[in-house]
Amino acid sequence: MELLKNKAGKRVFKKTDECAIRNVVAQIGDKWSMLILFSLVDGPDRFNSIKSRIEGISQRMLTQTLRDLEREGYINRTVYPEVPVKVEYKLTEMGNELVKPLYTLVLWADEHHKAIKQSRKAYDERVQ
Amino acid sequence: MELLKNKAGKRVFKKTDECAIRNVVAQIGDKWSMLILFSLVDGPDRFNSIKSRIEGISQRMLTQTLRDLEREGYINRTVYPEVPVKVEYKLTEMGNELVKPLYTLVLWADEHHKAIKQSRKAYDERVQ
DNA sequence: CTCTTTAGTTATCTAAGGTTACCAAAATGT
DNA sequence: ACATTTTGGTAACCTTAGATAACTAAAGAG
Repeated sequence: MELLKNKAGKRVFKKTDECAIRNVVAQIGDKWSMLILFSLVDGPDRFNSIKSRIEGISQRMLTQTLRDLEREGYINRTVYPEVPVKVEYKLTEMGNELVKPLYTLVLWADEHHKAIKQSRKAYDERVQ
Repeated sequence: MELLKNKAGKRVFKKTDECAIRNVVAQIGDKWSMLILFSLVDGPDRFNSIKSRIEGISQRMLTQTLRDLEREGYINRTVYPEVPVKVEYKLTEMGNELVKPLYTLVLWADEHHKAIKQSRKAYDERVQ
């Protein structure tokens, strides 16, 4: 993985879909994917319930991102033919696995949040 | 962290900048940030060298993303007044720390790459 | 006196991301 | 009878992130 190197022995990152980093970014680097995944860690949930729990998400983006996550294999979609219809989304086995490394990342971000804010402030003052 | 819950006891994700997940995505969810960070893990490097190692990145996006990463505090920028001028970028202490959880994520993505591809194929056949 | 290399900036264009408004179907309220 | 609510969407539009390409400066090489 990522072992391609140039003459100087430095890593090279090709466009190919074999580049794991580009895959990660393409799959969960968008604005909503991670939020939706984390909204399902405590159990399955319905469309409108997810929507109400993720502040600022539009119906369109929720639909679209749920489709994408389903396509990748991170969530399952089940329709219950009640009235009104009920659609339940839940993490797959793989989705549950994915959330683990994501969670360590989120914890890291939370711990370093203050330091990052300070860095931004210092940069803005330095650069004016 | 992320402990806000609604009446049903489910997590709620507010727009506020205190939401760690939104911060992670905003900081490194763009197309180039992770690639640049990983291009510096084996040591500092210069602008054009980084550019040549990250296939497809334009000068504009490299400049812009390097500035952003510097502002967040993940990399340092050093100008050597040689001729022609040499500009070196290196990970900060915090940048090095950030790469660790990112790396476990990238490893995960690499391991599950085949399963994801299969899931996509199955989805596309199912939905046509 | 043009060419190269360095590390950018500026201007413009387009594709992806996102907002707003609208849809159907059936129960419930008045 | 008729509007309202709740469900999970879709269609048309707009906005911004990212791509493309041309331009800059500064000094040495030919």
